[in-house]
Amino acid sequence: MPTLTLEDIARQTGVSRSTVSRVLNNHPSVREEVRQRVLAAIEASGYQPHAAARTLASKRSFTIGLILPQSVSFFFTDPYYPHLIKGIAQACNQHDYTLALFLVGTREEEEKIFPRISGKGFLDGVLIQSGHHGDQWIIGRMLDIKMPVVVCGRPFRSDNVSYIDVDNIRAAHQAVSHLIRLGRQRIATITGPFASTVGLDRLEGYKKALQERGLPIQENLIVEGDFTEEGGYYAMQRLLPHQPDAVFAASDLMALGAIRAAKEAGLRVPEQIAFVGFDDFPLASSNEIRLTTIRQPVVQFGIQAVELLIDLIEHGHQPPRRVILDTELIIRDTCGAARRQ
Amino acid sequence: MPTLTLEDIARQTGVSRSTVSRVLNNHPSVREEVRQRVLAAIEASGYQPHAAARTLASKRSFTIGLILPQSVSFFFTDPYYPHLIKGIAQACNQHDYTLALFLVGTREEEEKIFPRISGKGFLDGVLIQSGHHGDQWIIGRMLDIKMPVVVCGRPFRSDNVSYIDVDNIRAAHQAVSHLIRLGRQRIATITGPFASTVGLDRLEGYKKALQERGLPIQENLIVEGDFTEEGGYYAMQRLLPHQPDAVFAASDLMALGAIRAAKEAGLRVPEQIAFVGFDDFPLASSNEIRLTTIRQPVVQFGIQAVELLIDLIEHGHQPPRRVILDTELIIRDTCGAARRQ
DNA sequence: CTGAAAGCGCTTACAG
DNA sequence: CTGAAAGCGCTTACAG
Repeated sequence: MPTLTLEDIARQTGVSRSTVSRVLNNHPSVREEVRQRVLAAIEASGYQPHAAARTLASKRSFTIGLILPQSVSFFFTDPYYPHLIKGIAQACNQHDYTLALFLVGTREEEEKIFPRISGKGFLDGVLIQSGHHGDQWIIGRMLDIKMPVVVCGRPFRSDNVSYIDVDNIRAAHQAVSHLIRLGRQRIATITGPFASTVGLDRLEGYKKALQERGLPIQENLIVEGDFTEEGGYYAMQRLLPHQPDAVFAASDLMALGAIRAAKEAGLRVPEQIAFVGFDDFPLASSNEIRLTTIRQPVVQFGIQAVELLIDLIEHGHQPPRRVILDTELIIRDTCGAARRQ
Repeated sequence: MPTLTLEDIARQTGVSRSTVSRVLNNHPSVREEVRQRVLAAIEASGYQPHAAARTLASKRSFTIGLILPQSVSFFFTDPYYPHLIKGIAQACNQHDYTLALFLVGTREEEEKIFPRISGKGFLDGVLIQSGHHGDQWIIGRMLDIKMPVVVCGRPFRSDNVSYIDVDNIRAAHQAVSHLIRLGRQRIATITGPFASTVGLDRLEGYKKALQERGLPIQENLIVEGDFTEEGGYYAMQRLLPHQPDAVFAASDLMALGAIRAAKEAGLRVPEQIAFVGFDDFPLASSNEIRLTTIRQPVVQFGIQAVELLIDLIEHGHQPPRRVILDTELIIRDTCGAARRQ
């Protein structure tokens, strides 16, 4: 098949290139009969417009970038990422955008690929998975060059940038309130990294719930985790000496690790110690452990991130916008029933 | 910053556009002094060439696609994917290619995005994760349009297409031989899906090892799995009545699920039943269970897939090429020591 | 509703 | 080693 161009279709159909271009772009002002004729010729010939030529002429590539920055070492273990990517990919397919993926391991890599990301004629906009301190550089650069950007997860400096997030403070508050309501007194938390906004926000919700009910905030019941199963395990080992009767873990994976440590130490779940996780990925319920947890709509999160970005691309990205999604407490077996005080 | 073009740099430097283009593309025939001058101007101005214009003129986009077809439902649970993507992304960064990701959930989606994938002026080549029956359509189409393609995992119809794979037959053979050597007699296997070449190949290696040592192949010791933890768990439950004393699982995740089922049934690992997994992802060793397994070099797999593809793009993709990577048996704690016969 | 023409920002023979 | 020119395949005012 000799590579066809618009020109060929025009000639075949006896119209101008302009007209073919118009039907290609669904421009309304084309006589129906002509449109059909052109469409038929396109169909018959299998003609496909040249993407780069289109981009060059129209200044739109219909591709968006997803940047997963250096901080994303848990890319490998955290089910968050596949789900996020699923949502993003799905929305891209749906809206006829293409997704370019940038996985950046190191700062050097970040700087190396920056030209490709920021260069003209490639991306219409970018999604940046963030919430980590280290990601400010790339966010700042994107803003500098006025590329439409949506950050997934509240960034540290959030003024002037559009982002989407779940209401982490409220969600954590809800989880911990649940534990309090069940009569737990020494509620510990295994947090996300303090260098991330998720980590900080969920901790804040935890503190807020305790304070509201007049419970003390004890530093030795707060241990920083890293969103991995292993991290949860070790964090729990550090908590055990302080005898918590409940743990709010900032991710399901950490909750599972923590439960493993608790069981190893001979504790019965939920009788002696209760657990609430965060995420509600399948692993929370498919295991022998049926985890009480906070359900995050991660796929939906990805979808809405894309839709927000497309909106910014098509209708201007100033002023910055925010989308906050809700979460839901899913009660299963790791908290037990209410205790008497 | 007013959007700069090649023209601007040329004018600033007092040379022609051709020359600027040449230094941009590292063309050798430019006087060193001129090259430096142009480079300096580019640097100073922050000029970046327009990607689409480049592609249009040169017929090279320096972007490759990664297609994860419909069959990839375990995208969410199997650590294989993040590792693969990591390798691919790393190699792309290294070789200055961009990665476009196509996650296709359904056949309709597949057909919907096909034009974007196959369209001119977008991708230089394509990686297809495969090994599943359902993926033949997309592979066939890519071949039809003469797009350079590398399939990750041997496809069902492998004539005429380049692919990269690990030596699954040999690896499985090695795993099972190890079990035989330790004196196990009733060795079962939890396979991958029979609709996938990985599933079939690992099963073949299993059978081959048994035959070689004169052990019978018993259909009730062969259960089809689906590469998930849950799948391994249920497969094991089906195996238990037939009293295997060892299980070769076609993935670590399935091995873990199978071990869970065995323990629930009161069996001691490895005393009463031994397990070998496949993959050697961190979960194989970071758990309380230290799994004996086959190490697959998945990141390396991704890297080499990209490098093979780039080679095909730059030096022609006929005749088809093959890359087969080796695996390694990693002995940990789930097989125990040799038994006396 | 339609066409002629200019233009998007590069690369690449060709000639010198 | 360098430049003038053609061309890559579209889109988009502009004019009618």
